[in-house]
Amino acid sequence: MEEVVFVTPPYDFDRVLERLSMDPLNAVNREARAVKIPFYELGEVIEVKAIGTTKKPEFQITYETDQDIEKKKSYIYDTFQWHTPLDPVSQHFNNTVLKEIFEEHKGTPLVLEFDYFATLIKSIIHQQLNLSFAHTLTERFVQKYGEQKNGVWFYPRPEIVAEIPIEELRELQFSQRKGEYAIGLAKEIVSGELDLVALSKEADEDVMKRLVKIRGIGPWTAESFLMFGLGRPNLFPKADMGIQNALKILHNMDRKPTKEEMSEWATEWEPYLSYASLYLWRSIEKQEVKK
DNA sequence: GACCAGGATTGCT
DNA sequence: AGCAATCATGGT
Repeated sequence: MEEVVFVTPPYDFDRVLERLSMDPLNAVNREARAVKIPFYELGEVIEVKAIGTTKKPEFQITYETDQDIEKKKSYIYDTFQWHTPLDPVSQHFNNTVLKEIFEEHKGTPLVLEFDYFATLIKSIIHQQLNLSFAHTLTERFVQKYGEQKNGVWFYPRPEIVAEIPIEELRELQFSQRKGEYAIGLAKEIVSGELDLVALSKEADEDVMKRLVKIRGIGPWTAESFLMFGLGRPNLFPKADMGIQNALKILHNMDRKPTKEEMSEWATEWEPYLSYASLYLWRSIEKQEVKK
């Protein structure tokens, strides 16, 4: 079943696809301006295809079945943040030092990860690694323990990850600790000790407090979950290298900014700190190799 | 060969 | 409370 939806402009889907294509596990087709998305709840694949422009965003959604259409539609709206008009966000930064960056990346939305558990696993794997090796490691992990359906990779469920022998992860070149973190997290979910769906309804601070208790999850990973897992709009990962480097370059400094300086600048960016962070990351992303 | 990656934990002052 | 060592490997 198919349907067409209209979104408030600006919304630059080609940039979204460019970004998604950095992760080899995503099923992106930039020629066709389409991406296939896993819907974990039903184990179904949904295709989203741009048929409009940044100024007139229009999409065709194709579902595998016509079961639970409203639920699936709401998942897609959420994932691509189609209910969040970007102009008001951008205007909030009009009189700030971020104005040019928001101009440059006009229409860039916050796109969410596809599943709560997968988000945390992915973040743990990415901790302290360069993006290219992190992607390699994630790819090995998902291809060994996950499932591919209709051309789309699904991360393994906690029940699977909880039972992985640590030696197998070491063979994939996980560090001992990364392996322990991933398996430990899965076990907490399987035992019912950690309920991510319940947690997703709580306030930022409470989510932080709960997640940081888990071994292997520190402030960076918890904030990342809030932003890219839950789509919370007002997070500012001050400890993040990328953010620090972006601010260093933006302010033409010869050192990284201090936490105090960052807090000071951030006050006028509220309540859209997540967008400030997102656009700062984009501002230092390398020009991508031509396909 | 050093040093850093979109960090977190552990053990030591 | 705050610091340094540790972790695996790839990129620069």
